[in-house]
Amino acid sequence: MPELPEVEITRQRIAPLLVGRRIAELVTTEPSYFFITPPEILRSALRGSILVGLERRGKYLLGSLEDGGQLLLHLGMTGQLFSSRARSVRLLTAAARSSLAPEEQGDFEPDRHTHLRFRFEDLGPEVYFRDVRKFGKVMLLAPGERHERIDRLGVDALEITGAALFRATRKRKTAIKALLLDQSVIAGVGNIYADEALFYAGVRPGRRAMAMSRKICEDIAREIRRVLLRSIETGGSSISDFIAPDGSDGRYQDERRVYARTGEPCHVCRTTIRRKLVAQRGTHYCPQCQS
DNA sequence: ACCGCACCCTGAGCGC
DNA sequence: TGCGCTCAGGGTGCGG
Repeated sequence: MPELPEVEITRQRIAPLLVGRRIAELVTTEPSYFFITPPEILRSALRGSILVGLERRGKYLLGSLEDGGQLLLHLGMTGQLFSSRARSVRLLTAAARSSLAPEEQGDFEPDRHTHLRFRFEDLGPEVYFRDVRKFGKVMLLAPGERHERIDRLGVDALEITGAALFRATRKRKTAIKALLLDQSVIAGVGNIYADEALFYAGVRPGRRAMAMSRKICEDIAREIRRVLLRSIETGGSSISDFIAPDGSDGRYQDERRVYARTGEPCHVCRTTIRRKLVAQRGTHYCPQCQS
């Protein structure tokens, strides 16, 4: 689900509910692939503590604790971090959706996919982390403890420059799209925004990275920054599961040029948008506009 | 060092 | 209704 814009929207809008409120209790599901730190450790460590800040690194969220420790969250493919006051059809299975009209929904009730439930001493709105596929992650870092994956992240995608991208593409035989998805090169780009940025830059996703000229790298870097900023402006992409923490949808999906538009006409030239596999990911492009 | 691939998990949507 | 298949915005670890 979430790439840089969705993670950033989540950070901005969940921070007021998560930061500065003393945690009374953390309710969790059973140990699973989702928990890097075992749930019982999380529960005892977070009871009575306060998050004093929440920042984003690529697609990771990092909460700071009073003692200098950090709470690391990753939304994976289907992670949702939201208020207990949120209501959205995206929080329901298809079966539940059909039996319940949106106007009939009450506030969200935690289900078996709700792996974290923050309850606060002020008894105000709770914060939930729900993740159907469990590709998301939660981990507690002790004060001073490093996390290898975070340390290895490349430049944040909002700050990628043509020069940096050009350097990264040298001697890389892999597809340019695969390079854009490599978080150790650029942190935050995922499948949607890689396809969208390459469309605007006029570059076929399967072309080899090392074949990109300096000028093309400038174009790609500029389009990555522009597309991500525009998506943040519009609240992110709600294509399948993403909702903002208040339950509202983003609107960037309405501005998509290629992603998941297979068989539809290109908005620029009317040529049919094609789909193929690049780097084992569904990849969408206009055969006329991109070369 | 780099590359492609299998795998982690659950659900939706399709054709039959 | 159900079965079997493909697909899904994430990342990791392995062998070649």
